Amino acid sequence: MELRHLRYFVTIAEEQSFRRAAERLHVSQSPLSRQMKDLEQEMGVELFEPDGRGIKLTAAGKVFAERARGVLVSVDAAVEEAKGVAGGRLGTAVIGFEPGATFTGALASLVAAFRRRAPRIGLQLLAMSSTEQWAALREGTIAFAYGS
Amino acid sequence: MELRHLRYFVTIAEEQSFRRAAERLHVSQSPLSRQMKDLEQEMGVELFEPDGRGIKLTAAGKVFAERARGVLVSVDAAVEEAKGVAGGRLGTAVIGFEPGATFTGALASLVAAFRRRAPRIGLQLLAMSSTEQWAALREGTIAFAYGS
DNA sequence: TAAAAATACTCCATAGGTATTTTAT
DNA sequence: ATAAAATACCTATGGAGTATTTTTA
Repeated sequence: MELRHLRYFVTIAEEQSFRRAAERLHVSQSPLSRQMKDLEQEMGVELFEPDGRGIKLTAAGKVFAERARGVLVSVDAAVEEAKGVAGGRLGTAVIGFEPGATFTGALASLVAAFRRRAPRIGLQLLAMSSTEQWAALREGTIAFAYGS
Repeated sequence: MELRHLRYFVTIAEEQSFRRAAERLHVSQSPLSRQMKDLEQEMGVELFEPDGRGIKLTAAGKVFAERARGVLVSVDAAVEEAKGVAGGRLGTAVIGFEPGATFTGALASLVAAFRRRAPRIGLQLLAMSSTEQWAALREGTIAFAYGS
């Protein structure tokens, strides 16, 4: 089973018609028949039944259509989320910081400002010495270092 | 994008290696490289980065792996649910019943017994006359009729 | 008879295989 | 020198198109 099967199936379910679905999908009607036959065979479930001169969904077809639509939405959401992380608009930034009263006070206001500017970026603070910070920066364990 | 891309990607993410994933998937390593390249290009997101003589996931790759695994689980669940409905182990049965004190009392205990025997089948009761029941049965609006 | 889906067939795009090259230890 | 992924090239499976046949109002 591939996403193509689900995309085709959802469109046919929405249109209640192979012919109209074929138009919307910019493919001819024949491959739709074939793919749906393959899908039904692989699932071992009848999704369509004849209705007049067209078709309609079986009970199983109806629930599968809902779930399939959900899957397609999840795929889109997954891609958007990955894009967000890649583009730095989403995710978590790990900051290594050197403990110390003066430093920590100033850091707190920096963190607050960052939260305002980038509310969708989580922040994680790790206490470490400035020498550890250099190593952590090199390894990629932390994205920012705050210290002397 | 097809489920194949997600299946391959999830396996590579789990194995942290194209070679080992290829073994598990019973395909050679070359198509995996190609498919992942295609996937990254289509998404416009780098999912892998070189790590020593192998590869590792980028931050975007990590979140996408989680989501992709979720998608694959959803697909399986959708199929199982459709099978359940098709096999009559899941779903909703609509019953047309003729109102009337004696009937309804006996119906209530039938419903209770059915609930015990088939707890995953929902029941919906529609009040209608016995003549309406015949029509509804023929149309498939109801699965059972209870009346005189 | 008309309108929709199923079927038969043909074609070609691309998934997958083999062999080789590149990269890093 | 070795181990892993990327690349080049080839093959063949199967997705999509056209034409035709069923099916049913």
